[in-house]
Amino acid sequence: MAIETPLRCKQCSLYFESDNFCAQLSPIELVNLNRESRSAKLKRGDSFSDESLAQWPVVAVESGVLSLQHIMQDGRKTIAALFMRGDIIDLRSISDRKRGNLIALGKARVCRLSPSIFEKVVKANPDAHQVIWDNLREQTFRAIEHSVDLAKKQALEKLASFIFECRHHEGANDKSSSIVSIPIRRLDLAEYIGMQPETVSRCFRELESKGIIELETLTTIVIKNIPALRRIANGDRSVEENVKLENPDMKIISFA
Amino acid sequence: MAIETPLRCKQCSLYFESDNFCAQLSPIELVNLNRESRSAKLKRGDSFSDESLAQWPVVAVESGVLSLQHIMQDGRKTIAALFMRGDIIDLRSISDRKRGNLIALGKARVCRLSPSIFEKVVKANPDAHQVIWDNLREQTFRAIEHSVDLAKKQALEKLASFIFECRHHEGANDKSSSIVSIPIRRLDLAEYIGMQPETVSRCFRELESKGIIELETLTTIVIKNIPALRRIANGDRSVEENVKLENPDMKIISFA
DNA sequence: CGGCAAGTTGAGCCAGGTCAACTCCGGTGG
DNA sequence: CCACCGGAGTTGACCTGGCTCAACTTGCCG
Repeated sequence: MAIETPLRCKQCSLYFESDNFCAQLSPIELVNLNRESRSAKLKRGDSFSDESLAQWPVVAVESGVLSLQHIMQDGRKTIAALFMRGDIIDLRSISDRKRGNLIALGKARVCRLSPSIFEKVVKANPDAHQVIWDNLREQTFRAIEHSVDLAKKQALEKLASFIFECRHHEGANDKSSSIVSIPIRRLDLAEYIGMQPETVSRCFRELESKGIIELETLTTIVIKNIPALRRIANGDRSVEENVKLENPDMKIISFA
Repeated sequence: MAIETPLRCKQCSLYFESDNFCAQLSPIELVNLNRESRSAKLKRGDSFSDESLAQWPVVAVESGVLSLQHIMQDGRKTIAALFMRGDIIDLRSISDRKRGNLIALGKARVCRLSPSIFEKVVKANPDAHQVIWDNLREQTFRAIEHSVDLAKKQALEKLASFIFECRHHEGANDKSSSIVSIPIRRLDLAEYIGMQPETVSRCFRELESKGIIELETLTTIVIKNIPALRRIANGDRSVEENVKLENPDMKIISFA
């Protein structure tokens, strides 16, 4: 009798989307990996205990958003990284101090993988190897890209950058879509891009008042002027001046 | 006749330090990898052309400091990441926009590896695989850690953090050493931690005036009070208040 | 030993943080 | 179904840390 793909995997989106890790695996590999793994449903605020991470330091994100949070002595909190569907979070041999806390920012589904079986599968299966290798490099450059945003950009630019980050994540397939959903709360967003929630709110308003975006709901925005938003995100300060120059048309007329 | 390790590799520190990639390889693997690779000496400001990176997207750092720089439309420059001895920079399949420019911050030696041979060796040699996997994860978490510094810390805290980052890099062996050398210019340091060079200078002075560090030369500092510096780096604001409380001793006596 | 880039110092200003008051929304129980 | 409640988000007023600009000093390299 042929070996059957485990039911749990058959229902998991990581198995269906061909560019994800589990989709590369054979039924026998899935059975082995599945036997030693634990999937879990998380709700907002759920975090992984140190013991859990010691035993299952490899976490595959099936849906939802996870975050890596650092808390400073005086209570300032930072969201250092976001993880979404398809990310494989490998926390092996990362010292506790550097690691931070892995916390769900909303309802999420994850699969905690046994490191030894995971390792075995990766070594044996070149396609799977390729996928997680690409994913890890993607995570690295996402973090580096994020550092760029944080280092020198100002508030409006950071927010614009973040909107594109969201857009890239969800609608990688539909490049022309101008509807973007923000998958996290304002509070978390602020902590991720290193600003105050008040400032985030003000910046959304400013983009809206300039006619560049429209706030459909708290979690859904429509980009009305993609190139302008792109220029802001890239730190082209002339955008803001252009708007200033375009608006006073009436005044110029009044001089005539 | 036994296969000889290539002379170039015999002279390379990556081959001698047992925790580095090349040290895991057999002579035959080294010969193969070496044949298709190009080593290079760099001086400050040297950068890799896009064509060079297309052909050799994998760069091993033998000595010196490389940086990944992003330049915004209006000229603001950010150093998004630093790479030092032992780092393997893998830029394969990273889009140009995200990648930034790879630029040396001082004299440096690198080895540009053929991606195909590199891939082959990695797949065949589990020890080598382990080393570069660990290195890539290390890079990821270094970038995440750096994001934490940039997001919410203030100037003094970022500088303190950076000093520990330097200390960690060089003297990983000697934990009690209080002498730290800063391997990059003030200007580059400022761009890395997202501040102005003027502010960097002022923060160095402030740490010095508090007796926490001493500036030996521009590139060498001595930490006089490691715990205090650590607390500042971790964002414990009570440190600064403590100093304020300790200093006015004389005033208290004058009240007696 | 001159020339230039890097680093430092000072003065003034502004983007964004802080604090407080308010509104909005989703969940809960009567 | 509605009243209530608490947390999230928003708005306004104020304030300050760090950016900016300019002048100066230092250190490096020919």
